[in-house]
Amino acid sequence: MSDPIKPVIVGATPAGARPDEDLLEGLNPQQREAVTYRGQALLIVAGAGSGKTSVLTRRIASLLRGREAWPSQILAITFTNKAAGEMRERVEQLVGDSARGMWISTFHSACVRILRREAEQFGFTKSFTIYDSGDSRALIKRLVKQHEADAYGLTPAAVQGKISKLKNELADAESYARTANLSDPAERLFVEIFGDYQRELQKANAFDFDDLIGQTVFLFRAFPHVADVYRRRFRHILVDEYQDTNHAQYALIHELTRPVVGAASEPYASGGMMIFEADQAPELEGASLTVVGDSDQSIYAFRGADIRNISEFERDFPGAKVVLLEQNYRSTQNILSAANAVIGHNFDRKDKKLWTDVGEGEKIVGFTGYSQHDEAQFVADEVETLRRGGLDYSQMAIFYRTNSQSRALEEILIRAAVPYKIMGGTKFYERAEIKDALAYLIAVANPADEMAMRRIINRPRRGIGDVTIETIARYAADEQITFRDALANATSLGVGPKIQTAITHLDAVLVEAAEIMLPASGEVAPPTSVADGLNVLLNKSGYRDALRASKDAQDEARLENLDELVAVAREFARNNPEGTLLDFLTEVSLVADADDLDDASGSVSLMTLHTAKGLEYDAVFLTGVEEDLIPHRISAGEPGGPQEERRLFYVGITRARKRLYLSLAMTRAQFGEVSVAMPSRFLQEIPVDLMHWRQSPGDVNSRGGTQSRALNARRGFSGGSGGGRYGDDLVPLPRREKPAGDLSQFANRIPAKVRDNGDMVLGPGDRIRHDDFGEGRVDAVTGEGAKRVAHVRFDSAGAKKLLIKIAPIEKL
DNA sequence: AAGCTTTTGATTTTT
DNA sequence: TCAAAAGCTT
Repeated sequence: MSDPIKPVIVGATPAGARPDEDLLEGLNPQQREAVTYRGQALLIVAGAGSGKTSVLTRRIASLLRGREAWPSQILAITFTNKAAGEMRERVEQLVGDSARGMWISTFHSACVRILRREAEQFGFTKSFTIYDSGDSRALIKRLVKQHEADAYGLTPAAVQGKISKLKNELADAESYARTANLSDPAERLFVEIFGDYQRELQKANAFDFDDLIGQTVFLFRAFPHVADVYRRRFRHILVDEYQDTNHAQYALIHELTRPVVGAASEPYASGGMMIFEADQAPELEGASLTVVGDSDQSIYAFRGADIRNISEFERDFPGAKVVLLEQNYRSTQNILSAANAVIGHNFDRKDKKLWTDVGEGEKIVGFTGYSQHDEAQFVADEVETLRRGGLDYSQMAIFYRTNSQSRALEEILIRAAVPYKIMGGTKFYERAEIKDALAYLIAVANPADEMAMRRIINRPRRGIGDVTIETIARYAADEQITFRDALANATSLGVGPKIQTAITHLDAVLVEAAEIMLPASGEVAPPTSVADGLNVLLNKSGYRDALRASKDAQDEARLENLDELVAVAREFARNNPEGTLLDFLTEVSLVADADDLDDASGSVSLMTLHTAKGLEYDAVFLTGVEEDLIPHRISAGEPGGPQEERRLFYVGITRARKRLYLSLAMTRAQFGEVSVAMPSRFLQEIPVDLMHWRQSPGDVNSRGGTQSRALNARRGFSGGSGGGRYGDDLVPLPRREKPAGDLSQFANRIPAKVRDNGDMVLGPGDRIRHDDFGEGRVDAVTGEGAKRVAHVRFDSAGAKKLLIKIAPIEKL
């Protein structure tokens, strides 16, 4: 490598000894190659569980230890903050403090860092705010209404989706207009809305998530001397989960890895654009690029990820080296064989076979329930069995395709007193009260952001409705001032005295908070200023008072959430003593839920298959393995849909280390209707001998299913002859057109409503009757208050744990 | 402007 | 089913 800035360190490693010998310890030959290869471009095709994070972190460490790069010359990009945090931690373990100077971050936060520095180059200020999808939807909704576009079938959601898609392709309103069919009035309207949306963002000094990437690319292309600054700085770029990159992200990487042309030794010298002769030799060759990915795990095409970025890497970067990691260090061979078999049904992919040397392991367990509750009961029972066998709850996970499936699982888990935690789900920062509080902060940090102002102007209720808001907006437009500044002239707005007072008061509160959080230039705000300012805003605006006065029980929780946010601000100040209000807002906008993962200790994790990517568990329950669920019904119509669903299923399977359970239900209540479900086609793609069906779809079908599982729970092993051989002959699929009369037999045995046994007293020796499990004897009672759990040995259904308060039981 | 009732319609998700 | 959004009333 002709790296001109290669540092030479006195007293470096003695000649001959490899400085990175320990970094290669325990690595297989392919992994070693991935760590040590040096060249312009390297693609690491890393199958599931093949130790890619280890390879990536060691590669970085090896670059640093070999003095091939300064920390500041390394840019490592991941998709989530969690992944970035983990990577930083692991690099730190290898190289210590020097990890600090590196940029290890997500695409989005890397772009924010760049944009904050360069925003003034193109009409934004450093204090720009970031619109999340909710913010942009609100804005688009307003624009759709303004243009009366719903008459043409342009819903806010559709417009938002289309704009996002276009931005991921680096298109803007003008370039799209050139290709669009403008004789279609809906198209014309869309182009107008797109244009307006962009103008509104600019006016609000804001970027949406897609802009963070797209505008950075724009910046680099429009101002080559700016791009050169970053090209000089980042000499080694590493991208994780490359199969999930969209076109804009791809373009960003491309821009950053371009050679630096010309003699611009003073990058900002001329300010304008510099034209160079084409034949000029590059002053500095492009940065080295390492990407890691697995096209079989690409499950985000629906949000713009372009699988071609990885499949055509070698074409995009000629001379690229490709390293294939196929040895799996996570799962048993049975699990891997199932995964290989399933993914093998996808055509148009490079063949790749995961293998392991840990042995076959347990068979994959299959189970078919009569209803989703029945299925859930199986999962809960099995979780308990594993727990009794010594497996910690935190080593088990339950996956499902759609969030709505979690409900039935939760109901049963609560009853069975199994501690669980839902990953993903509603996010803290998406709660209304948190968004309100943040809008107050934004109103202070970026007064140009009208969205934030509109959000808070009537929260708490100040009697300001649409009419008044439009009056203010019109006044601001007439006077050529911002919405925020218009508030200072409440008397000139021509609104009622009551409203005038309210507006003046809000203005005063914002001013007071600004004095706390935004000190005069030259001064530095004390670290606590954000938390203090936030408290001022929440208290003096009357926001907290309104919640306290409310009789809605949820509002108490909202107050607690606000306290939590203040605590987050304090914590932020502790970790970033120099952190400003803007830094805090950036972190909060870009960081989803900080440490969801660590909280899961001692509980079973529930999550969607998408959320499961990148995680691993000893025991995995993949539930709802039914047609129309996985593959999801809607995916059938989309190009590449079924294949992506198969990859999703593959991702789910490969999360399991030792035990994998595939379960489904014969009937599923969806949208209030009970419908018959068919086993997923993916089940048939798993070789029969890898699976052991506790209850196969055939069993359930032949029996007609009037019994709830609870009554025949001990029947268990259906093996031997007959129904248990699902897969030999093609599955006896239940017919969809089954008469509705039959369905009632499957109706949920478990009522959706939670019953309350009040303070029923139970003790060891008591006999009880359970709606589903029949009679049994209490062995012991543990826990306290509402969480008392009875350990019951049922006469026919075996041992169960029951939450006394809500279990459908009576004392005999 | 705010509170009520009716209607609608419903993957997957990180930033 | 069930929550959110739209529509309607006061």
